Amino acid sequence: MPKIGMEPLRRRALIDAAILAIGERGSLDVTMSEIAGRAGVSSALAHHYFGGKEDLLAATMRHLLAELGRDTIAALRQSDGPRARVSAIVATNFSPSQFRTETIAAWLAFYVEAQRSDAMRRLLRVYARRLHSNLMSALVDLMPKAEASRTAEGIAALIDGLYIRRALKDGEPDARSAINLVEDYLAITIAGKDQAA
Amino acid sequence: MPKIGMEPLRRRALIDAAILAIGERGSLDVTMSEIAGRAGVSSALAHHYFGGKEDLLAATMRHLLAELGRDTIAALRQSDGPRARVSAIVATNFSPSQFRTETIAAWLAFYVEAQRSDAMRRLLRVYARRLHSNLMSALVDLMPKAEASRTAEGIAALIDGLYIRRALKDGEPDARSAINLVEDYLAITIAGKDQAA
Amino acid sequence: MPKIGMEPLRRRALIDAAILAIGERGSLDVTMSEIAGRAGVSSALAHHYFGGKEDLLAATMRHLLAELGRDTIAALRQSDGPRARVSAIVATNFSPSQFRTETIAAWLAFYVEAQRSDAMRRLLRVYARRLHSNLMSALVDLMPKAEASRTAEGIAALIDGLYIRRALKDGEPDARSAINLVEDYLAITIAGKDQAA
Amino acid sequence: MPKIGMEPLRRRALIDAAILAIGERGSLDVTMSEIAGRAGVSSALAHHYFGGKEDLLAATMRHLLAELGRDTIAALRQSDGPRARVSAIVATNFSPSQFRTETIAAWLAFYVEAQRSDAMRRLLRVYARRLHSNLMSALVDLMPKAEASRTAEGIAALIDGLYIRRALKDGEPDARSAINLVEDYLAITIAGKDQAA
DNA sequence: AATGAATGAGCCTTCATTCAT
DNA sequence: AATGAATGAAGGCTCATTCAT
Repeated sequence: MPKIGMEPLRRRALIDAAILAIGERGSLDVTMSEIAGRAGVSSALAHHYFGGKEDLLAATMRHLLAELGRDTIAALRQSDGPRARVSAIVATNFSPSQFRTETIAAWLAFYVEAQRSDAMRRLLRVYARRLHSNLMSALVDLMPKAEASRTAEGIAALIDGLYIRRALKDGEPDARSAINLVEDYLAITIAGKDQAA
Repeated sequence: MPKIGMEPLRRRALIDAAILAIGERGSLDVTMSEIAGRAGVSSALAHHYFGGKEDLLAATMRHLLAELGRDTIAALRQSDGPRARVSAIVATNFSPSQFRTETIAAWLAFYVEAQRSDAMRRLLRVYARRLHSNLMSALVDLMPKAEASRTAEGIAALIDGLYIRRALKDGEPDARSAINLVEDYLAITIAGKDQAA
Repeated sequence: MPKIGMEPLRRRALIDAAILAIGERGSLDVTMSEIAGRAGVSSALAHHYFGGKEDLLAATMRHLLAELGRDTIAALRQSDGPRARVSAIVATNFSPSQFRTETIAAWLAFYVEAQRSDAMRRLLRVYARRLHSNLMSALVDLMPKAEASRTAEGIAALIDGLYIRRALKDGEPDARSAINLVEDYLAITIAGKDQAA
Repeated sequence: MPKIGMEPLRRRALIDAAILAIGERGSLDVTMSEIAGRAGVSSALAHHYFGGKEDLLAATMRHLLAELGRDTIAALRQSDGPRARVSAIVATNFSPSQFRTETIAAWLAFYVEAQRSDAMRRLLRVYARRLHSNLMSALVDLMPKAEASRTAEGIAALIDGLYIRRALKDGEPDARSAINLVEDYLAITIAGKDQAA
């Protein structure tokens, strides 16, 4: 019996395998064969579905981005008020499904790859812009636009910085303290404004 | 032409070439031949002096670390008072000799490599610890120790975050606004403490 | 052309090519490319099927050993009585399929390699033990056990000695006189015992 | 002060180092640098004195041959009668200065090399001829010439065979039992002739 | 839909050898 | 007499990619 509709399953399996492989190796320097092997298929099939390594990696990055996007939207939906929405965004970035050893490793690997590959850079810029605009849409209700923009920039830098610094550490990622750090930053920023006023 | 005492010159030239190559490619995925070529020697000589690619890269990372260390020490010497010393540390990390496109790219590439290589991880941890202790030695004069530690953590995360985010951007790095962001964080943190007091 | 089930064919072709190449060069110092080329495939394929040079060489040695083993068993089957069986063993070692220029050269090359490689040494020891036990099982019917053991040792040394000395000569190997030498040794040994009795 | 007359010292040191290195590695596959290093000089000097690797190896082989030759002559001088002279020749080949792990290994390595290099083959043939003629000059007094020739051939094969088989074994070489084996061969050969007569 | 077969290109590494001093 | 400096050439190995089935 001819297997029909395997394509989406295979694509997904390959992407998952790629994330896992990249996460474990901590680098994009994984072979197509290894990824395919983990997905239980031949490397030829990976080429068949994605065209090439570059494309598979791009699809993987897109997948990671999409997941973060979905998580963020879901979190925002359950949040009331600008302050809560900022917290939701932050929390999402450090949620158990994002702030995991492999995901962090993969994320960083893609960041570095972005320095080489235009396609990757474009993808990561989408993420950066989205994060910024999400933060802004909440922060503008809490402070003047110019301040909001700089605060958004600071939060984004903190998030990325906490991710990258995580790479030096052993053991499980500590989302709690990471979130606290960002929340503190946010709190004193808002407090500082109030005080000035 | 002198035919003796070439070793230090060659080592230096090769390390410089490595930084350049890594910086341009934005990844450690550069060939020994390319590095050697840039240094004006054969790849065999690079192996002769460093033993292998791994070792050359480690030496390169060490060089970067040492440079940053020297710059930091120099900056600290010219600074009076704890507040100024924190600023000096921050400024050094974004000084023209550090916050350059290639250096940033190399730095990130090494960070990612640290996820794989124990040797690299060890080196970067040295840097992280040094930064932390430098910051602490100044911050403890400005706030309680616990606060100081968290602030140091925040500053470090901001620095690394600004570095990594820089990788997504085109054009020349904007040290000014990066420094401002960190200084602001510092200012409101200190202000917050004062206000609470 | 069949595109499946190539593996055994290729393995065999590569092993044959290895024997030929080693035999001609008279040393294991042959390149994977040369072996692969003789087998009509790329060196990458040789690596694909064998993993590496070391493994290909080990497989080749194993092949040589297995062939000799098969020949010996076949010869023993057609032999009646202990005396005839010893002769069969000796004859097999100098049979046209074994005592050929390339095979001799390969054999010696492996012997030398055994001084370095544990894997090779283990393989050659298997051969040595097998030869000894084959000889013993016949010789014990012709003389006391202690004598038999020393005679087996002598025959084995003669065989190997005739092989190695063959390497110094030009022209075709002369199996006839080699066999005669060993047979003579055997004859006078047995005669000596009889006489003593 | 200009060092004068260093040449013979250096040559000797290099040859000794070569024997040692080859013996340990069990193969001619040693680098010029290693040999030179063991001799306490630069590899450039080794080239200066010998011209190239090939030449150094040939000189080393020649040295081994010369040593064996001297030992044999000395042993023959102290021997009375044809029977004793044969024994002296055999004993020399298994004397402590010849039948040592490294020397055996080197010897075999050269044998294999002889399959490739004409120069080596020529050298080893000299040794073979000399051994044969030494044996003959004694054996002709013990048996008819034709018998003597075959016996010499047998002894030579046994010696080489015992050397090569030694390569498979661990621990110290057992000269005693090797000599016994050859002496036995000789004894029964002579006895056989007498008996037939 | 899927894969075994196969390869070209490229990289790291080693090493004998040369040369200027 | 002796060496540090330097390289060309070559080999083992890996891997993305293609193709016929």
